[in-house]
Amino acid sequence: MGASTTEPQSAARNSRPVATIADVAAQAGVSVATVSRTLSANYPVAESTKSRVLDAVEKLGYVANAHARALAGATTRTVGIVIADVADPFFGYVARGVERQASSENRLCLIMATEADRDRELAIVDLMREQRADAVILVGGASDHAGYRKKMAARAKALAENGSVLVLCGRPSLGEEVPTVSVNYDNSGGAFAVTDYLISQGHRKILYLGGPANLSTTAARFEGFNRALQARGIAPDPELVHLGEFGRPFGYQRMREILASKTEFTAVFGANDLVAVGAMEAIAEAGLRVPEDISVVGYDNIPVSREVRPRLTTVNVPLEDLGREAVKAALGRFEYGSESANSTLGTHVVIRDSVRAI
Amino acid sequence: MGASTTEPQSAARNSRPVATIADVAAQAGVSVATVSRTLSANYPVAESTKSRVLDAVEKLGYVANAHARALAGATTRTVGIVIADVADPFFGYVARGVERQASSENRLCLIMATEADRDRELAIVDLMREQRADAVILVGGASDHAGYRKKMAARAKALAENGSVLVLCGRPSLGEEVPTVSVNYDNSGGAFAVTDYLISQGHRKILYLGGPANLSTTAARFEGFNRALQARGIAPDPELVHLGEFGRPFGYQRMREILASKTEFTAVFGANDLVAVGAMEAIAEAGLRVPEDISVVGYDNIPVSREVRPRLTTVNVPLEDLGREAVKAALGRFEYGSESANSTLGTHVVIRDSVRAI
DNA sequence: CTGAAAGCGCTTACAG
DNA sequence: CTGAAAGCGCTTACAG
Repeated sequence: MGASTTEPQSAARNSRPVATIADVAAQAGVSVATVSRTLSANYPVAESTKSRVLDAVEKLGYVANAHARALAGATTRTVGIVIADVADPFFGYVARGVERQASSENRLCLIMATEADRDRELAIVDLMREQRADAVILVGGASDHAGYRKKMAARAKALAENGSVLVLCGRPSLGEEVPTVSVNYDNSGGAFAVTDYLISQGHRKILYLGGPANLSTTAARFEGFNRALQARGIAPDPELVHLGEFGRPFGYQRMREILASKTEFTAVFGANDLVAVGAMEAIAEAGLRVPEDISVVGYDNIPVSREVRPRLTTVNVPLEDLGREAVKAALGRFEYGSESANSTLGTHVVIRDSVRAI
Repeated sequence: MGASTTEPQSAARNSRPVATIADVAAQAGVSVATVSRTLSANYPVAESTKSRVLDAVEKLGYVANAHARALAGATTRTVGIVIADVADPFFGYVARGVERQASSENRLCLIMATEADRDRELAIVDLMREQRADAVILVGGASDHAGYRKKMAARAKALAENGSVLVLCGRPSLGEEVPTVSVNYDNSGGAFAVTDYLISQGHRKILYLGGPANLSTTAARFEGFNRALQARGIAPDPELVHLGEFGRPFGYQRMREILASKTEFTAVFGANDLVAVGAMEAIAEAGLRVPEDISVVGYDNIPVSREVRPRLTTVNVPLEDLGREAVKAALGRFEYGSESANSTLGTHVVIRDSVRAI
C-alpha cells in the first residue's frame, strides 16, 4: 500500500510484468523476428517453430503492443468516428453501422462526441490524427462557418497525406480540391417527398419546426421543403418557419408557444423525429388531436417514431447503412473524387398514422 | 492514378509528408527534446523558445504520433468501453457517461460492441489490451459461464499488471482475488421495489417477462422480484416466469403467446423497458387496456418509457452516472479492494401511468 | 525457414 | 533552460 502510493505513476505504468515479444522469443527459444512473423502470419514459418511460439504466447498471456506495432509501420487498424452525442439514436445507429463494419474488417473504433461544438469537433479530429486512425468519419450535419470549413479542410489534407482519410457522412463536401470521401443520404429529397405527401393530402399551411440554423442538415431539409412548396405553387410563409434545435424539448416548447399564438396551420414538418414527437405532446396537451386537428411528420425514422401514438409518418434514413458504407468507402481502394468514393443513399417516406387528408 | 494503384499499401501509409517532432525541431531550430518539453508542458522552457516551437507546430500542422508517445512511456490517454450494442439506449447512455467523463479527463474512447457474444467480448478485451488502454470498462450483464469467468479473470490480472484496470460496470465481481474495480447499480433492489409496488396495488399474479437466462442482470432482477414476492408471502409460480431476451420483439411475441394461452395474471414485470413496451403493444392488439385490464412495469427508465402511452412505470437506473463513475473509479488513485474502488449507485421506482390498483 | 539489426517517433534521465 | 542519447516494442528489408 505504502509502496504503491509513493511510486510515481509512470513507474506503475511501466512495471515490467507485461510480456514483450522478446519474452516470448526467449520462452520459445527463437528470435523476435520469428515471433513477429508467426504472429503476423505473413511469412512462412515452420510448423514446429510456430507451435512453440504459440505455446509461449499462451503461457505468457502475451498480446502485442499495438503502439509498437503501429510505430514500426503496420497500420493501426483503427477507425475514428465523431458524432454529436452517443446517446442520440440518430448517431447511435450510424455508430452501430460503423462499429459493425469496422469490426468485420478487424478494426477497433475510436469514438468521441462533439456535443455539437465546432471547436470540439476540430480538436477531436486532431486527437484521432494523433492516434493515426486509418480513417476519421464525421457524422451528421456540419456547421457552415467559413473559418471552420477552412480548418477542417486543412485536416482533411493532413490526413490524406498521412495515408488516412476524412470521411464526410451525411454532410456536404468541403470543396472540390479537398481530399475526402463522402457517404451521404438524400436529405433534401426526403424532405421534398414528405412535404409533397403533406400537400397531396390537402395541406397548404405547413409549419417548419426545428433544427439549428447554420447546420447543413437544416439547410438541406429546409431546401427540400421549400422546393416541394414551390413545385405545387404554394408561396413560402416566413411566419411558418421556426428553426431552433433538434431535441424533443425544443419541439414541445416551441409548439406550445405557437399554439398559444394562434398561428394558422394544418400540418407540421418536424425537422427530425424528436422535434415532431415533442410537438405532438404539446398538441395533445393543448387538447388537440393528431391527425384529426393537426397532421405531423418527422424525419429520420428512429424507433420513437413507431412507439408514439399515433405512429409518426416520417422519412426513413438508412442510418446503419450509412455507417457501414462510410467505413467501406474509407477502407476500400479508391481514388479521391472517383465515383466509388462518393455515394448517396436513398431516403423514402414511411407513411403511418399522423397525417390526415383535409 | 496508375502510380497510386501500383504502390503497395504500406508505402502509401508511410508516405513521408507527415511532420515529425524532428521536423518541428529543425523548423524551430531547437532539439527534439525541447519540442517534446514544450508540447508536454511538463518542464520549464523559455518563453521565446516556446513560441518558436509553437509557430513551427502550427506551420507544419504537426500533431504528435500517439503511438510513439505511448511507446516512449507516456500513458495512452485512452479508455476502452465494451458494450453489447451501440444503438441500444441502455448502453448508449452509459457510453455517453463514459465518453463525457473520459473527454473531461482528456482521454479518447475506444468502443466495441460484443453483440452479446461471450467470445467476442473476450476478444475485444484483448484488442484493448493491445491498445494499452488505461482502463477497460465492461458494461452490463455478464455471462455466468464458468470458463468465461476464468478467462476474464486472467485478463483482469494481465491488465492490472500492466498498470491498467478492468472495470465491471453493472455486473458482478469476478472473485475476491481478481483485481478489478466495480461500479454497480442496485439491480436487485430496484426489482424488489417495483415488485413490491405492484403488490401494494393489489397484484398477486405477476408475470415475469424477458431477459436471457444465464445473464447476471437477469439473475439480479429476478432475485429482487422473488424476494418481494416472498416478503409478502406470495408463492412464486413457475408458470408465470418467462425468461428469454431483452428486446422489444421478444416482449411483443411472447406476450401474444401468453395472452393466447389464457394464463392468469394481472400484471407484468418487464425485465427491461423494451420488453415492457413490446408487451404493451401485444396487450393493446389483443383489445386489452393498460392499466385497466393489465398493469405493466419496466426497468431502466430509458426515454421510450416516457414516450409510450400509457407512460410506463419503471425503475430508474442512473445510466449516464454509471458511465462517469466507471471512468472516475478507473482513473482515480485507489487500492484494489478498497471502498472507493467499488461503489453501487441507487435505483428507484418511477411511478407513471401503467399500473392500476385492483 | 531463421536471425541480426536498423528504424519507426517519441520521452526522459543524464549532463551541462 | 537546453541538448545528446538511450530506450520503448515492434516490423521488415537484408543476409544467410
